[in-house]
Amino acid sequence: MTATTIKDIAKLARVSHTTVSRALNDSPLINRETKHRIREIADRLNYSPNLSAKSLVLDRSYNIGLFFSTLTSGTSSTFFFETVRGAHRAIPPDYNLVIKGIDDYPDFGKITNKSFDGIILMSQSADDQRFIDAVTTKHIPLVLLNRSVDDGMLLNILADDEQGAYSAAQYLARLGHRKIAIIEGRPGFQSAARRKNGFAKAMQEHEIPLNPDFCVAGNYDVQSGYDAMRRLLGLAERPTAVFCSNDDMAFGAMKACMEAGLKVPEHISLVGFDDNHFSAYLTPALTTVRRPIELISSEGASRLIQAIGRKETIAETILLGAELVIRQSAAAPYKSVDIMEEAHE
Amino acid sequence: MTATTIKDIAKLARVSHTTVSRALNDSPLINRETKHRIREIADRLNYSPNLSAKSLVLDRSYNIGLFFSTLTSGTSSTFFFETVRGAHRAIPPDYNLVIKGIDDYPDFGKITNKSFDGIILMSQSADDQRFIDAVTTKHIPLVLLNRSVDDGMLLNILADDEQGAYSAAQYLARLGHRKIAIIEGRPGFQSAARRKNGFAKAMQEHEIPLNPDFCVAGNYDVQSGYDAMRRLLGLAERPTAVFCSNDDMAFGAMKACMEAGLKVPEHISLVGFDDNHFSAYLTPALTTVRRPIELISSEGASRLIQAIGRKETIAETILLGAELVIRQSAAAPYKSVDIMEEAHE
DNA sequence: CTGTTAGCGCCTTCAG
DNA sequence: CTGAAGGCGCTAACAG
Repeated sequence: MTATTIKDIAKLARVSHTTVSRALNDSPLINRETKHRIREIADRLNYSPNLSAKSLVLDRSYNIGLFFSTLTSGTSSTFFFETVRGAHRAIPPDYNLVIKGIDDYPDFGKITNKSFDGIILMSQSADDQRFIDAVTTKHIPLVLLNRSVDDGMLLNILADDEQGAYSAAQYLARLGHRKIAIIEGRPGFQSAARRKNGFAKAMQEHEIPLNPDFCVAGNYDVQSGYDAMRRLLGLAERPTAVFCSNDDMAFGAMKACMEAGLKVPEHISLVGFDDNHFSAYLTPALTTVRRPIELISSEGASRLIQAIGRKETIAETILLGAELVIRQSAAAPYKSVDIMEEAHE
Repeated sequence: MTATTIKDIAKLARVSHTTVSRALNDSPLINRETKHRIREIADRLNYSPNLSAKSLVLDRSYNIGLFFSTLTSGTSSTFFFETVRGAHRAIPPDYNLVIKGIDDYPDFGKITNKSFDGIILMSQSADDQRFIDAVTTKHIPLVLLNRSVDDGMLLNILADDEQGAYSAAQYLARLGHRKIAIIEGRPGFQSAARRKNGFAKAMQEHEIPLNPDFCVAGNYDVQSGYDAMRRLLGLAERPTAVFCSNDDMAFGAMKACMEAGLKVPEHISLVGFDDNHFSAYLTPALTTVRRPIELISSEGASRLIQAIGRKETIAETILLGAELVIRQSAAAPYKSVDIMEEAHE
């Protein structure tokens, strides 16, 4: 009933347990035949090494931690799924992909280089800094996804949010819109700031002043997009186009438009950010910016694995392109008289 | 630079490492004062136990495996997210929640009671049976989510798919529909079969014959819902209502309706299954069946933890209710003449 | 090529 | 209440 160990195999093979260990680890020191014989016995006994013992002596846990700022809120399901899948794909099967929220820990004492061989942090905001510090001072290999931090010697991988938002806003401007609003991302999230920057930059280049009424708060979830759009629609002078800082909020925004009897894109243009699984299936299909989340995650994971193997730290910031995907939710503006007329019946 | 161990603490406290071990584990054998003194030293040194060593001697890995049939396809993001979040919530922070796909493993030799203290299986189809057998023969505590298997002594937790689908179909029938179609779930998935059963039962009770043309294949993803609906719309005699076996497919189906110029629910009624995050934000808001995925998962996880603690197996099947959520995508049917007229211009 | 010995960090008898 | 000794399963010198 107790699991078979190398000693059991050693007895049957009439060799020492050391020889068994070496044979099973394919050491060149061992005779081909003995090796073969030992392996057959091991197979027959369904031997599988005790990872805890191995970990103890090799000083590796085989755990890769995938940390989110929190798992309880503020993470959208598509984002989460793609992140996990990307990491999972890049990690060798003998590693454990361990999902954690930073807020699981009252303090970071339990996070040691014994408990994680490496850590992937899908970081949202600067609040994660304490965690990053704890991890780096313990010399645990770390990659930072989705956010860049310049001060340190870290590997950062993220989408070019600013460029992506810039393209989206520029697209709206080129379509002829002048009254362009933005529904912003979650306050404090670096991605939110970067997207707003890109948006502002495009406005500036097209000499469109940034109307404070047209910059409304959101927090990346569907409901917040809905609420924000209602605020926008309540304005005396409505925008003719809205850049939503992510697709979830664009969904909510579209809902609000529909409820108000506005047609998208005839009465109002909408663009999103992320290009999640559902965007193409909305009616109208959502024009948005594709963010390669799964790629960011898998790239980060494989670099981490490399870094662990080579025992060296890499400090670099990798910006992955975010491209505009043109679909049906944005078009040239109606004249505003038309809008007011129809919308107010 | 090497981590502090109980021996380091022992030296400073001028006691044996045994005493330190006991003190840190709050053994009643140790004097209050010594205990206190030792703990302070431990704190000061930022001591954190080496889990591998602990695992080795205690014969526990502190790993809880959360297995999906596969991570590469066939799992929707909302489903995945809610599952992980439910399990995460129920698992004590000193455990590792390890995400795995069954198809990560060529064989199950590496899955031992040393590598996982317990396993949660989010099971889709009967193909998982080999995995289940492997796990149970190794006496690793297991809970099976989302699917029931009767032969064994297992803990099964799942939504009442049949009842849920029944309510949805009954609702459509009571609305006055007679031409009701079903877009089926992924072939081979138990949930798909159960939902179809519930649907069929409702049809039978309302004396509506099951038209084979009205039973179209799907595989739970958005695109398959779209494709299926297009097939339905190509029929000489179109259905007036469609039960989609999950929300993702309902999204796709709605898209196909819109493209065909049909209004939902005026021309055609749609209901889904799952009640995912976006359903309420569709236009029209999706009438669907709420499936408590996160609850299933957290319930499973906490039962597993209990079972591990008590070292006993619990065999039980728990069916969690799935309730109809009435929103706007289903209504009483038009007369078919109207539909033909408008749809064909 | 193989065996002996030692030790990873921790917990658990068994003595005192 | 505390300490000494032993061992969990495995790998790594060091000898032969």
